[in-house]
Amino acid sequence: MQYWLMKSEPDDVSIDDLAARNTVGWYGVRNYQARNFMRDTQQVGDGVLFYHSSCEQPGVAGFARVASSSYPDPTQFDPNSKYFDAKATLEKPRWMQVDVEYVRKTRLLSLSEMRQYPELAEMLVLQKGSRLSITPVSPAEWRFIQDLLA
DNA sequence: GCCAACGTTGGC
DNA sequence: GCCAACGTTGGC
Repeated sequence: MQYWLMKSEPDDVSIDDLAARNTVGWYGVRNYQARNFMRDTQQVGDGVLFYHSSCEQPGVAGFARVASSSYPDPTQFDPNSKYFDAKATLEKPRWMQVDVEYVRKTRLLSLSEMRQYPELAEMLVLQKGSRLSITPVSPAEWRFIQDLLA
């Protein structure tokens, strides 16, 4: 059982979209490190901080959980998708995704607020130059944020 | 829109 | 295998 922070652009899938749909496939990851986390490390039941990125108010918007093991991201096979990958085949898919299930919407814990807590200073998402869309969260960080957003 | 930081590509 | 060029991310 581990904890994660997963970035989503709310224009694409917001916490409200997740709440409405209950479960979404985490399509569109095109970074090997993030893919490997989904493929090799994430397990059903893992806790997820649902993070809004590339938007007016970046920050944690709610809680979710990993709801499936990994399987091929269908957008890699779709020539009409912006995530299409000509080098991916059905036999040898390149990109994987997991399903993510809604747990709870919270107030927005903004990036700027997160930076104010020494308890969160080591979070990977706060490190300079960090762009990875899926990052592990320590149990202590998870507990701290859960208490903050209780 | 800017741009720092980082990842990927491809020529050699 | 190196590394310059290029593309992407994502906060501001």
